[in-house]
Amino acid sequence: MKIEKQFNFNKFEKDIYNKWETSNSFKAKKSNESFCIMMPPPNVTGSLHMGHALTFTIQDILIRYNRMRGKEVLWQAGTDHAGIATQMVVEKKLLENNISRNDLGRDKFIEKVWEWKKESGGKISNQLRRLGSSADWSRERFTMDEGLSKAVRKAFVDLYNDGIIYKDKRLVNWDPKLLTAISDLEVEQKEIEGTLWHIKYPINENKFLIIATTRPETLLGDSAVAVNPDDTRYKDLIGESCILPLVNKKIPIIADKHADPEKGSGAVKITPAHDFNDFEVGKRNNLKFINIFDQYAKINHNAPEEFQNLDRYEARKIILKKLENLGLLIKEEKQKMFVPYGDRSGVVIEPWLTDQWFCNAKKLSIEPINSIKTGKSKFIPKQWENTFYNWMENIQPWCISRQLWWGHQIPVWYGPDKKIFVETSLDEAKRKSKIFYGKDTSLIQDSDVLDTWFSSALWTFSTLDWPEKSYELEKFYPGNVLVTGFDIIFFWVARMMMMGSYFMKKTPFEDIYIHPLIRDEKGQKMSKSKGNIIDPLDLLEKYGADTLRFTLTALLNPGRDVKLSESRVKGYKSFTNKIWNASNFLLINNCKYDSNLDISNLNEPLNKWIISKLSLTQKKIKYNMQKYLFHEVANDLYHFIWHTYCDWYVEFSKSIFEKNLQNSNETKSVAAWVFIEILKLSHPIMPFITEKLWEKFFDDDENMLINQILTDIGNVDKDEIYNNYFDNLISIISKVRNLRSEFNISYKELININFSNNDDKFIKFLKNNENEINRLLKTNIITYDKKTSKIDGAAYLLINQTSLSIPLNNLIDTNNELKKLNLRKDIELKNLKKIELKLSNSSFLSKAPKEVIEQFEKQSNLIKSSIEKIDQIIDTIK
RNA sequence: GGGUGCGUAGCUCAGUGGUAGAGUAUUGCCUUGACAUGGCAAGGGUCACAGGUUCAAGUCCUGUCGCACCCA
Repeated sequence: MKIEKQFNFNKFEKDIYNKWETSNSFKAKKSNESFCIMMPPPNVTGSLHMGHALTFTIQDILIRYNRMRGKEVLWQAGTDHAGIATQMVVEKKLLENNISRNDLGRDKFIEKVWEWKKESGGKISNQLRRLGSSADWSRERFTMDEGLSKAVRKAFVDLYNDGIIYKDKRLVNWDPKLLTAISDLEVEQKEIEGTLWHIKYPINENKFLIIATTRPETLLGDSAVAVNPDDTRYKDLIGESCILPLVNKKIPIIADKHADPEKGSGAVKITPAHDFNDFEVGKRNNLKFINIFDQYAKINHNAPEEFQNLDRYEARKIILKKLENLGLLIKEEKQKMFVPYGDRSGVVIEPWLTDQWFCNAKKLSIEPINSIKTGKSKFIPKQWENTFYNWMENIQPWCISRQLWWGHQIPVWYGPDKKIFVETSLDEAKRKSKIFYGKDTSLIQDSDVLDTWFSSALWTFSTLDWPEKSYELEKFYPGNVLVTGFDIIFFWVARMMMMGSYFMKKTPFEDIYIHPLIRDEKGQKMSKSKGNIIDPLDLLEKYGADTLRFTLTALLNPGRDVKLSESRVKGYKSFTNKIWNASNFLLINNCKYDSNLDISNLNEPLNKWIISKLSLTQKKIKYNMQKYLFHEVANDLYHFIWHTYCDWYVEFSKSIFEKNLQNSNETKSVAAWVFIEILKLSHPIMPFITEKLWEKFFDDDENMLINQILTDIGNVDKDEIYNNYFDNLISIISKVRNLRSEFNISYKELININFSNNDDKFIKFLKNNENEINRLLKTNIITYDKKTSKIDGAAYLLINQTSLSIPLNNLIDTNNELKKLNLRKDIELKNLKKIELKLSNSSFLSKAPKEVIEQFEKQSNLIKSSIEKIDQIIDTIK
């Protein structure tokens, strides 16, 4: 047999994945209990980044784990059409050939987008496959699919008929580059160093008001100046008017609580059509709404002619210059301020007055809030509930229309008289209009499309064929857990809960697991501009999917961001390699899986010991999986595989194999049996290597690891005493190794050991394990005594009531040994004193729980007997 | 300004009121028959600070300082 010293992941990953997929292993298999995760649909324009790698690793772990628990598992995959992003990508491509989307026209352009989607839209799905994602790709959905589009139209119509969706003229966040409205959430508030200009607004020839503004160009749209009603300085002026500079018209001085007497002069200009606060002031005071910008944020015909067609910043410059010339600009000061930027376009967002479609989010938020409050859905970690409440309880109307071409065109048709028909199809609208007008009438569809998040909000049921009542909808709604990052709670989680509660009358998932963000090793957000991006595709190439997945899992502490550096990934590659080589050991020693092995009826203590450690590990992993403590699961596996199975079990088993003892066969079976369990337990985190190694034990395509059921071996510690004995033996071996290292005794030099312990059974156990002791400690003669005996030039050790004398010719100074023993005694005495102090404290004895007191008493006895033993050794050797 | 989280070994972080832990880095030794991506061992702590509750506090409470993020 050819032994490969490394797991050559590049060679195997693809084949293994194909085997899984072509064997339909990702499809749900009928079972009473279902388990469903709705994959957060990545942008169809997207490419795998670290955040994806993390979130999909977690989901795949949960999916594979629950599949191996025998559940009917659906991981619903898909992508979203990403309105703005996709439109931008395709427009950019067209521009390379000097074609604009307007050259093509709407229908042709959309055709081009579909062409692009067909070519490049599957990229992210294939990258997810490389990561090992075991989603049911046969059910892959796209938010622009016909089925999902139908769901979108139905949802819109229902919500409209219920009065939740409505058309309104309001201020929206207008992106003057992309020429569309965007939602509050797509606006990023950035702190910049701005300027506050103080400007005189004349009242008459002698009097004036001073207002301060960061946006002087908007004064062209001012329709009032406001002062606080309680501000005594301006009491007399309320109801008067002042003259708006440059425009030279009278505007009223009004009283409104929005004016803050503490800020600036206390008087504030009101531009109701270009500021969210002023909009409210305008409504309260019946002011004029003067829109002075066109869609490109250039000054329009509502402003004096001299300013028309100027860009907003050009206009600012000119206006300031003119004010200065007029002596009206009296001061400018630097000031930190927040400015809204579009997160896609990067330009400053303009509050702009337009007709848009809105969704009454307030009304939809009631049920979701309720379902969190009553625990029908819960956030993990729990603290995110606060974030959720905070936003939901202050929710604003959701602007759902976008002035784009790519997306779900709003299912609203207008008659010639602007009569509105809201229907799920053109045919239906025509039918209704015929009834209304009494004849066929030409209708024009609303040209806007819906916010991409509107369709994403329906994802948990639209992908399950809603409004059809399919088997899947019945079985998999609501889903068990939603896995996502906190940055998406508002965008998506909250909105899915709104729509799920409204249409399905049930919250769409039980658990909402919020995972942390991935940062670089210094804790900084990864970003292109900082140049600190770690590309998961690079890591997959260099280290393989299993190592990347295990690294991410191991670093995944709840409530703390993941700081990733390549050196961590490198470190965990050793672990993958370790597993690979453990399998080599088994194959070399001809350890085969024996389905008839009865692990509850074993002879060899070593085998009983490893089974009991395995059982403990299984229990821990089960508990930690349920609690979403993935880093603990990784830690449990790492520790068991490396530091229990490889470091001790395999090492001990070598002496059994070497001697070819009678128990060799049992040990070979158990070694393989435990390793198979290791493969099963590790599979959800490291699917490729475990599947590959599984093949080495079971060469059977029908019987892949991915389809195995995890079993609990339950409690097997019938011989608990052996477990303590083995733990003791391990301590003894470690201490003697320590001694060797301390005195720099080469392993080529054999040592003699004399053990003494009152416990005959333990002595017998040591005798039975002489081979192991010899192999690991390189001994010559081993002797046993009831009591420590004096040996010239010996070192003395005490390990859990077993004392060891080890003669080390010429190396040991008896006085020095005595010194060390006394030092050890001092430490023990100190510990004893601490514990005795507790045990003599009457309030401790009366108030502490019985078990705790017993534990300390036991401790105290152990220390006492250790001290006795040390005294005994000291007496013997001095 | 409001909110949330975090301060534990050089670094990254676990820690469930009951003797302070892991990984990694560092240092020393080892080509040993699964693995040098390995093995064996060593050093390294004012649990941010100050109070309080408790028989007992890294852990619970209050405050202070520092850092990060979210919202306005």
